Amino acid sequence: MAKRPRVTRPGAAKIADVARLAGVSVATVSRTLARPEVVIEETRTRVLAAVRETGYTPNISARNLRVRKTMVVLVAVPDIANTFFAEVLEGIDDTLSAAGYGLIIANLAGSPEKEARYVDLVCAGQVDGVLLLCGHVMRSPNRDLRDARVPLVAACEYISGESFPQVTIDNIGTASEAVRHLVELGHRSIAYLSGPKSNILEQQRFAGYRQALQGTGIAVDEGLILRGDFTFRTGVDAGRALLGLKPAARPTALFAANDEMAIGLIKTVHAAGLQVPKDLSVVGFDGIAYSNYCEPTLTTVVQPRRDLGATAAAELIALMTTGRAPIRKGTQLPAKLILRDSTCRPPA
Amino acid sequence: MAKRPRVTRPGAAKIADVARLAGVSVATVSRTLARPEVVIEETRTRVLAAVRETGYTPNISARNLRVRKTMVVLVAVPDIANTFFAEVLEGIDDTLSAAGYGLIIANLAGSPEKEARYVDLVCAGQVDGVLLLCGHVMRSPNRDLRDARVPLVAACEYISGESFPQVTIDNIGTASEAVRHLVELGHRSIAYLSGPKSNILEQQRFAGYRQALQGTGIAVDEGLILRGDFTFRTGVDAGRALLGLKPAARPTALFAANDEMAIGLIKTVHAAGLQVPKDLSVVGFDGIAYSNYCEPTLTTVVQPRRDLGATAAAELIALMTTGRAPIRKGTQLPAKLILRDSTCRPPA
DNA sequence: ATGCCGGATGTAATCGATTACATTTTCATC
DNA sequence: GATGAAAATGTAATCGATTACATCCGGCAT
Repeated sequence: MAKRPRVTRPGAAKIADVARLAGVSVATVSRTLARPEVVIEETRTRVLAAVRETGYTPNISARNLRVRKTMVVLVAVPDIANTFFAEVLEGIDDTLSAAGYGLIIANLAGSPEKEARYVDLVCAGQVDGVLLLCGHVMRSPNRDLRDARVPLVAACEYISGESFPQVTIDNIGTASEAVRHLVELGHRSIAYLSGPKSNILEQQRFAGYRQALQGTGIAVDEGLILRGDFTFRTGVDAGRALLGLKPAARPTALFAANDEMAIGLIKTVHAAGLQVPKDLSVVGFDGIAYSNYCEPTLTTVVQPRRDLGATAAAELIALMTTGRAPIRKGTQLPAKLILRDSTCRPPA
Repeated sequence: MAKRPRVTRPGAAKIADVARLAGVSVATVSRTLARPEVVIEETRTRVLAAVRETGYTPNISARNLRVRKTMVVLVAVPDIANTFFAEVLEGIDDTLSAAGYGLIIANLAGSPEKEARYVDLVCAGQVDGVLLLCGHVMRSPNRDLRDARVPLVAACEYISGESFPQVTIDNIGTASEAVRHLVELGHRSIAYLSGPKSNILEQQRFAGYRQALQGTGIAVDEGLILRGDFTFRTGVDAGRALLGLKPAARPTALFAANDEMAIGLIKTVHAAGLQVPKDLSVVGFDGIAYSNYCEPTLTTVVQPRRDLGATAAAELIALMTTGRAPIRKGTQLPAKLILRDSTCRPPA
């Protein structure tokens, strides 16, 4: 059998090859690429020609090793299959990739093992910054994201007691506005469909609900508070619970802590013959794409999803490049209540 | 002003520090971590203690530079906000991150600039492999993904004429099965709502539609072919077009090339007073989560989304680790027609 | 002519790991 | 106790870029 010949790696043109071909030193090549103005015209064209001819691209690992950067940021998402986050991700991706950063998406999916793996990744210096959409500072059994001296920015889900920049919307205010809309339509009996109690968004949206009622003197009725966990399925369950109430005790309107649950609930009560909005007005929260497809289309608080992502990404870039300097600690973007077909005046 | 003291970078414990503390050479430390069995018990515990004490984690850039690997794969998605791909991504993420790979998500979003940037990234050797969900081999003005000698695997959207592994479903067969279901219910006038003509999935699903009709002697009626581009909006438009037909010419059933369009169409015809499925049976394709939430729930071909992702990821891992050896060039996963509430016998 | 200045380029150290090869240690066997 | 093979460890080259510092050179003021 013939001796296997030492394979000359084909793709690999290194800086030394370019230097040799151009008849200059490696330093000159590097400078030509990094700061063209410090090298005279003639050398520059020679070097660039050599670069083209060899098809040279710098080895990023080597560069990273030298300059202690990775040009990668990690973004932690609770669940990538959730369309809300998908659109936030688009905004993040636009901004970050335009600035030359790569994106590692950490899909937490409720798995502590995954979370720990990603924490280790960050602590190992694999990334230049982290974007947290997950409502908490990621941890592993032995350590915490803060141990990695890496810039952090949170978005969408506020993380209380932290000093890094956060980009959110005014959940309390807009939730309150949504409920006020129902009150103004004339509703006096307004149910609330909650998220998981421990979730910060749930707490804020519920606070908005209470606040709106307070202003009008309507008491918060514990019997009108339905429990869910932000998923479609619990919306369906809540719909059944609502149908179980004696007709006299039934609310004429409902505010759901997010769209998915609202849609699940509507589907259920429809199947039982109750009409939305004629018999029951429903308001959601988030403004997911589907809220505009479902039947009836959903009155909801539309979050600026792309913008939330883009703004958070911009703050992170600022942090990463200027080293320090959080621009503002808490940025709030405007969210808007959009009136669609799921709300109307209560039956007379 | 006081001279700024040379800041001793805090996080950075390097292998030499560990070696010193443990009283061994750097080689031993490296070996202890990579192949513990070649180092004797006693040294090993000493080294591990030193690792713990210093909080050492290997610098990945340095390692990558040395071993010419990055442990990162790039996955190219047409549109990350599309829930179909989001779930495929979950499967990919599960498999890849369990094997220790990081994931860079290239959200093409129809932007050639972005695509070019990612091609350059890959050509620069930034990733160990690429997963293509985008139906074509990515290009930039000057080059093509094949120029980067990097393992490729395609999934979901078949790329014809290529020799790398591909993981898809049998689009023709299942589309045909879906239409056959309508025929078996007794429909004789079955419309087709298409995707963009140039798309391979569209071509295959349309082929399935024709094939099913051929078997039964029903002719393909050009007047019953509605054009769309896979988006909800064009589904709505197609619904209007359908309503514009004279009642006598209206089909009793429709097969849509994907779920989003089917749902848009149903919404439109409902608004006009047509009942689905009583007046019109509808079958979709993909089985997105929403197909089970909408009203009526959609009879559709459910693709094994997670599994498509996981399988493609596994093939890529095989390719990356064994160097060569495509296991099988074309893997087809089973997709299933799920009967729900949007189909029934035609009106008598 | 001399010296100095500054712009262009080159030399070589450096980033932090992996690993081929060299060296030392261990230990079974004669 | 000598011998050699195998096991454990150490030494130093290497991956491919960036960049501090050194060098060279031309021009200008004295």
